[in-house]
Order: sequence, then structure tokens, then C-alpha cells
Amino acid sequence: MANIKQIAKMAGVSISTVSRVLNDHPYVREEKRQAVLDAIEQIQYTRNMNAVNLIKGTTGNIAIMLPFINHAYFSQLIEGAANEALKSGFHLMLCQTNYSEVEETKVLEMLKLRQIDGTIIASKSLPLEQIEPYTQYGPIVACENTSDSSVSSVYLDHDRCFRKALQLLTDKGHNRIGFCVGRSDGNSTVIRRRAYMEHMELIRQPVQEQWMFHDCYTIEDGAGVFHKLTAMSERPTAMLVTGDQAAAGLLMEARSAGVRVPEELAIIGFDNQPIAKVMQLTTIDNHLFEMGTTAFSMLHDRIAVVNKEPEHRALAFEIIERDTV
Amino acid sequence: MANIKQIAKMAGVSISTVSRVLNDHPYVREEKRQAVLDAIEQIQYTRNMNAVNLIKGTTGNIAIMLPFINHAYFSQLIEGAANEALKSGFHLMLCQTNYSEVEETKVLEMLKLRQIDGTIIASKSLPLEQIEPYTQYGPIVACENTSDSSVSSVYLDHDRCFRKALQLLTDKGHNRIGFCVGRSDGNSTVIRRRAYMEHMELIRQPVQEQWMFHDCYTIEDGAGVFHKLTAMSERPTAMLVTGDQAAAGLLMEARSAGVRVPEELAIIGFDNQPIAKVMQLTTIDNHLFEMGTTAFSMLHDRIAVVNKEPEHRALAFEIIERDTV
DNA sequence: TTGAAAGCGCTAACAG
DNA sequence: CTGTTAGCGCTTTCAA
Repeated sequence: MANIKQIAKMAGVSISTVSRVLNDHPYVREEKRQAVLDAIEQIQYTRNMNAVNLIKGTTGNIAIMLPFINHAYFSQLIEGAANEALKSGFHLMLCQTNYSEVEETKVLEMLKLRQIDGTIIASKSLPLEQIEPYTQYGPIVACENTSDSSVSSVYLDHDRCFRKALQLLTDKGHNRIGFCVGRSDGNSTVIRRRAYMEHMELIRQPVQEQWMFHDCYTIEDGAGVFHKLTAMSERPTAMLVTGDQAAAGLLMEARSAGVRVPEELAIIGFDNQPIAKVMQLTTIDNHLFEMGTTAFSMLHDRIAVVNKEPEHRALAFEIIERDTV
Repeated sequence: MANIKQIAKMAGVSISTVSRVLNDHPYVREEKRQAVLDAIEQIQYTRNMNAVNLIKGTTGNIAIMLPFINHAYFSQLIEGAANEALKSGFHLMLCQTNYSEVEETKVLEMLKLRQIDGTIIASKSLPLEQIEPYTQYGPIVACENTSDSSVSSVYLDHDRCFRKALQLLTDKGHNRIGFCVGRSDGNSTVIRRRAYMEHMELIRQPVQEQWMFHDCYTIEDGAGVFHKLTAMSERPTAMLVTGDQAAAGLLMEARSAGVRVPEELAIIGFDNQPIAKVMQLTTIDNHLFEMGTTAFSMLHDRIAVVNKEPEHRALAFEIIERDTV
């Protein structure tokens, strides 16, 4: 395929001149520029970006690390990041890890291999200490609180968020409260669990282990929770469900089983997804799209300005009250 | 950062030897190999992939072109492709286009710029003639029928699929049938519309323009359709909805408005997504995940074997009968 | 304004 | 088995 040398020959100039017009440098006489442009047009020349990348040491690619894709939470996040990336002319590499530490490390290694200029960590299982060393190879922005780390972050304050939701439930007269979360060992789960424990203590309610559900991601998972609930002798009257998909599944089953919502069972979802609106589900809007855009722009800033201080930004959230509380 | 030369010096060998151990070539005496490995370990060396890419002319990256990400249809497709890509050690670049021809062209140009080794087109608006020329720069696999083109494809036979669904509706006694699709000018819409027209003629029913809805993607879009339907004096008794999200929205509103499903309104969705199962929605499983995996493996084959014949593969589909028909 | 030349870091003949 | 050498295609001093 055509290269810069051929263009130079065709246009009767040196390769430096070709490079100059390619890069919009000043100081190229108009007629030479035209000659180069003509030659480029004629043989349909395009730069070999690998050569450019080699010499520049950058690629214009960034990675986004996530466990799986087919989930509304990550889709929204990705969409936000992708939108911003598109605007800045960056390419987004999707790195699915299934929470495997080996795969997560591979993503980080890409930074060292100079295949990407930076990475967004949407969710991970690797401990932070194993991630930090990689910041010397390129900026990293995580979508969870990593304060005091060289890894920047944009996150939801799970503690405040959970407490506020619990308080709302209590205000509405619910004391028998349960919750559903994702990974049982995830960073956010630890925080939420603690917030929950403290709230229960505050309102002087015993804690029921069986009211805490893990691995709730999909509509079906939510539906499953309802059936587990009905099998219990002691049931909660309110559920906090992190993820509208799961919350919707729970709500759907509850309604079709004739349970009165919110009187017999109040539900608060998370993420403010379309399904929540249609089902009139009370939910917490945690600005996932904005999380994606912010993550990208923080990353972008750090790609542009080397050694920029790490930054940690908490996102606002709000409770959208609808019919399930 | 460290390069191959320094390793060579440290290990007391030539750069070729270093390259050989890096590439697992035979013919390297064990003690030299060990010396190289030690040096690599010592200064935490990793290859600069841009140099490798330059010389090899490949990147190990492929692109997936799609209009938007945050939609179950594409999420499933992406997940399939990403899964396969992961297995083969390829990286997936997410290229969101919003159906803009400019953006779509940019994705194709990446092939020329040697930023990717091939591309999957999940959905596009660019005419095929403008895509074909790019196959000289790398393989392209589209997720829609492109028979007789240099662009390979893996697709759903929309015609057969629509007819079969329409027939089911008719068999169940529904003659007043409407449908919802995505883009009004999309390739699949043309096919579906024709299948619909012919079916209506077959069963000697007049065609009602107002029963054909476009741009139905989300749950909310589906809910909106129900309200338009109720505002009509002449209403269909069955709807074919391409996309379970939209179908679910329609179904949800219908049920909560007290419409008897399927007697007064039968609904068939598409994609067999989790929401369909939970809502007991009859739907068509069109194997989207498989479409993604197949698209990738077809692409992969063509990256490995240059000038392999284009291939066109139709995927099977099946109707999952539940409670809405 | 322009061109020559020195790399960027690596691979792969080729000749030992 | 191993090293020398010639590039891959491009950018960027430096000198003219």
C-alpha cells in the first residue's frame, strides 16, 4: 500500500513536506501543498496510524474495563463514555472481564504495551493496590471511590444514598426492611451493608440475614427474590433493590400475585431506567450516563496533561418518588 | 521506557535473540533465553505493540459499528462478539455512529488507516455500495443480509420470520394486525413491511397505515403505542413488535388498562429478552448472542485467511409461545 | 520554506 | 544457534 515516500515522489517534494501537509503545519507553499493533496487524492493514500502511534507514543484509544456488557447499568455507563469519546475523537475498547483478575490485569497491561492511552474501570474485582502501579503508564479513572489513590474516580456515595433511601422507607412507616445487591464481596456492597446495619440499629430493629439478597442483576433475579420472600414466615414490608431491572422483576411478581404495593411491600429501585418509569417504580437516579461522560472527561484531561493530580468526584443522586413507596 | 536494545545489552545478547525469546522462536540456547527473561523481569520490560503493529501490519483490534449502545438488542449482539473476541485475544472497539453516515465512514476508514484488522457492522445506514470498496482493506461482516456482496453477513431472515409470526396470529383468529418496527427506512423494515402487505392481501384484509408504527425501541415507545392505539376508532387486535422492550411497554400498559390479552390484544415481541420471560410475552428468539459470536468468528476466519470468499449465513429463529397470543 | 537525516522499537531475512 | 542489517512508515530536528 501507498506510503508517504510515493506521495513525495509523485508530488515532487520531500517526505518532510508531505508530512507537513498531512499535519497541517504552516510553512508549506500553497502550490506544493496542492501538489501533495493531489497525489494523495490520486492514489487514495491514507496514513498508517501504527507508524504514527509508534513515533508519537500514543494511540487515541482508551479501554473500558467491565465484567459484562449486557446489563442496563453498564450499557448506560458505556453510552456516556462512548459519547464523550466520540466527541474527542478517541476510540473506546470494550474489555469484558467477567470479574476475572487475570482478564483485568490484561487490560491494565495494555497500558504498558502502549495499546491504549488510558483506561476507565467501570467495575473490577482486583484490589486497588494491584492497580495503582499501572498509573505510571497512563491515567486510570475508576467508577468507584478510590480516595487517596493515584487512581482517579467518579462515584456514587453509596453510604449517603442508602441511608437516605432507608430513611424514606422508615418515614413511610416501614421498619421491616430488606435489600438486594449485586456481588456479595463488592466494594459498594460492604458500604451499603454497613449503612443498612446502622440504620436498623438506629430504628431498633433486629437484622434478618435472610432479607439480604446477593447477585441480583436481572429481571428474573428480581422475580426470584419475590418467590423466596413468599416462602418466608417472617417477611419484610420494604425492599431496597440496587438495579431497576431486578426491582422491576420483584415488583412485577408482587403485583401479579396480588400483593398490595406499597402497603404490603414497598420497593425502591436504582438507576432510574426506562422500565422504572413505565412501572411507576420509585427509584434513585444515580446519573449513570453522567458517570460515563465524567469518567471519560477526567481521563481525557489526564491524557492531555501528564501528571495531573488524581481527582475524586462524587456524583449527585436523587430519589424519584413514584408509586412503590 | 525500556526497549529491546537495553534488554539485549543487559543480557549480553543481540536484539534478534531478544526478539526470538519474545516471540517464542525455537533455536535459542536455554541459558541465553534465561538471561533475556531475567533482564525482562528485572526492568519490567514490555513490548511496544505499536512497533509490532507497524511491522506486522495488523493490530489485533476489530471494530463493531452500531448506532447506539444502550439498547438490549445491541447489548446482546455485542456481548456475543465480545465473548468470542476475548477467547481469540482480539480487542473490540466500540464505534457508536447514531446512524450518521459520516461516523460510519470514519469506522470504515479505520480499516484503511490500519487501526483495525476488520469490522463488524451491527447496523448501518450507509448504502452497501459505499461499504464494499473497503473490503480491500480488511474483512467486513454485516449483521444483515448482503448476498452477492464482498461484505460477508450473518442475518435473520426477516421475511420468513415475519410471515411465520403473522401466520401464527392469523391462526389464532386475529385478522386485524398491526406492527411496530425501528427505523422507517431500514433494510429490515422494507422486508417486513412487504411481508406484512402480502400477508394482509393473502387473508384479504385492508391495510391500515395507522397500524404501522416506526421508531419503537424502548419500553416507553411501546407504552406510547398503546396510547395511540386507544385513541383510534378502529383498532387492531394483534400487534407484532420488533423488540421485547417495546413489546413489554405495550403489554404493560394494555394490562394495566384492563385490556384482555390476548383476546382483545395479542402481542408478539422479538429477541427473547429476560423481560419477555417474566411478563410471559410470546416472542421470537432470533439468537442475537449467536449472531454476535458468529459475526466475530466469520470475521476472524477472514483475518486469518486472506481473500477468503465472502459468506452469507442465515440464522435460525423460533417462536416462543407464552401467554400473549 | 524546504529537505536530509536520524530515529521511534521491533521483526525477519541473511550470513555466518 | 546467533548476530548484523535492512527496513516497517512516519515525525521532527537541524541546517540550508
